[in-house]
Amino acid sequence: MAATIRDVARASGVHVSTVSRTFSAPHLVNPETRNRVLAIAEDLGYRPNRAARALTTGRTHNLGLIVADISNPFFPPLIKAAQAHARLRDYHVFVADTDEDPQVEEELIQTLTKQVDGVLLCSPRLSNRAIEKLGEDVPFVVVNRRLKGMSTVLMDVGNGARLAIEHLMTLGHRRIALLAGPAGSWTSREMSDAARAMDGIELSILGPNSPTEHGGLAAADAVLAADVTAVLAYNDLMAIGLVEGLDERGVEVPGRISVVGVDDIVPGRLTRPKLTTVAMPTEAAGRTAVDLLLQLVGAGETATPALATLATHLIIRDSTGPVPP
Amino acid sequence: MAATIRDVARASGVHVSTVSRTFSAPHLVNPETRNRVLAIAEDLGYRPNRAARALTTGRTHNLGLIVADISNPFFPPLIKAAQAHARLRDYHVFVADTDEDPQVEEELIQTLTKQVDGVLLCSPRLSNRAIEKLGEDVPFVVVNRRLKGMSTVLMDVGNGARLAIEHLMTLGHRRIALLAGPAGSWTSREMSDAARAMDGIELSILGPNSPTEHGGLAAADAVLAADVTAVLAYNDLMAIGLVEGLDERGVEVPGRISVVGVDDIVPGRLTRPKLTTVAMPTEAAGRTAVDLLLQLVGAGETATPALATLATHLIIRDSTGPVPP
DNA sequence: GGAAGTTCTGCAACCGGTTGCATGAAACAT
DNA sequence: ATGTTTCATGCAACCGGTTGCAGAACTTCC
Repeated sequence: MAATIRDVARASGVHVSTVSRTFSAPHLVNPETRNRVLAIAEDLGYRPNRAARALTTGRTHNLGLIVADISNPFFPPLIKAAQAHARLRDYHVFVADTDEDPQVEEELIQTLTKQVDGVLLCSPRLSNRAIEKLGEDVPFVVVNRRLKGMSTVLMDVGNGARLAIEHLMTLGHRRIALLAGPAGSWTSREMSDAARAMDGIELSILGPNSPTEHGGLAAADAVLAADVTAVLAYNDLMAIGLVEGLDERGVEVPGRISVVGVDDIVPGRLTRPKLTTVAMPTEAAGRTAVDLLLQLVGAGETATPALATLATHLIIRDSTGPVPP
Repeated sequence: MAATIRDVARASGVHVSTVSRTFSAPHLVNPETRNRVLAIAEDLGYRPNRAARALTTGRTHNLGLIVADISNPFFPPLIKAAQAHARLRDYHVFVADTDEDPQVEEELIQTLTKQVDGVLLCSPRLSNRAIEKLGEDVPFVVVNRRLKGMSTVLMDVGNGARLAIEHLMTLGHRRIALLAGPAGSWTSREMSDAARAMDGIELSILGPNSPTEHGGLAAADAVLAADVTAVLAYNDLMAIGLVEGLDERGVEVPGRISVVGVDDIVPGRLTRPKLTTVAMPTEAAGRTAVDLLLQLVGAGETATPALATLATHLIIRDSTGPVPP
């Protein structure tokens, strides 16, 4: 069995409270005693039990990270960054996948609540009301969704869409389609709002569509029917699917139609043509979310929700080119 | 503040122990009392505190999952499956990324130990000795590494390599290259052992190589110099890189050279040509690992390590074709 | 009608820490 | 020499549960 604080106390002839303080408030104990205790603790392989500590302090030093789908290539970099960032601050993180199911999401949050100091919700599927309700029990930071009264991390896809369209305009494109995402998506709405606000282009909005490779593939005919020279897709998976669909129909990318995606997921760098895309700051989002969350945790009841908007940028690769003559 | 067991006890006029039993040993309490307690608990929004429970029972109902790199596309499906499987058994899982650093790995295991009932180590970078040492403190299951005396989940890449080569032979290929992975890799060794044991082919082993897209790209010249008609790569990333490198040199895949990868990661399904590959049962590995781990946890000290070997299979797509005339 | 079981509930100690308060000793001020 | 601080440590209650033991109430059996 692992050594406990009492084993250390016995072995070093001091009271358990002294051992406790040696670890959690070292300045309160005589350097001499402290060193002796530390030496013996080291010797016994003692490590404080975080769960036990949490019981009295109310701080578990754990975070929860809830995502809709771990294997969606968009999330792993975020998870990785969040986890690494948390570790530097001496926090461990529970990662849970809801499988896009709001019910699972809710249950997960509820069972996790007691074990964590805060929860990171990425692209939640739960209703606003449900989230607000759950937010009473545990601090939240929401990523990729606007929620009043909650700390939020957003990625500026509106500006990303603008950058993409400007890039297309520079290449001479004027008739541009926006391949929209799922109906309720905040991201999708941001993109179309931004696109609609741009002057000098003729915009067709196609969709809603399923945000998958298949969704893009299925939209190929609609794109052709729209008679455009360039397409901005809701995400890279759709863009990849679209390129594939166009290819099947003998339409060259970017020869006849230019395609821009959003996300900058790994596969986009590996397909041919390599995808021009709006890069989402996923790592930064993970780190920022952890920062906001710990800030919230530290502030206790007095916490004020913060909003972080992170910049996106355009990565120009090979799926965009000059408008054909 | 969230309701505790004492709040429920007070509100329902019974002793805390009765409330406790209502949740952890329902058959010991009178159905009438039980229902009353349950109703009041529900009313108060009471949920047992797992950390507190762990203190007395010694079971945290948490698992640790340690991987070298979350954003390596190979891992997310495994993480997802493991997490989902664990959830069904009422376990939460800490996910930690070591960034390929053995030191971080060790530290992570040590700090996690007290908070989990067991740890899943995926493709560990730690020395065998270190792992065995740490294994004294907490049950382990190791994925993708052979370790005596420890529960292990392996994927049968040897047979995968055989299947791939047989497929190539059916297509008429005889001069085949194996693009090896990193020097110390168990997987790489399994593959080359299997390939060497096959009759009727002329095998060139090229490498070791970095197991990345870049590693594959950089190997293009070596492949051409080897004068082969087909290549089996250590993993999909390398295969994709190789296809790219060959393309740059005007060599058609599969027209002049066929390429087979290993892993079946998402990008391989999206590149063109779509990659023929040996699918690794990553989801099954995640589930199996959790099963073995919980088995170990349940057995306590008397646990006997188990070894699971999972079958791989070949997925034929577009990067392999008949040997050119 | 009393002994022997059952079934249910309460009591209290315990898990591994933390922390407010009390105490004793040493250091300083007067 | 005395009073006042400061410093280091011990004491004991507490965090939110679990569990062995004991006893009360109720059955069952002879």
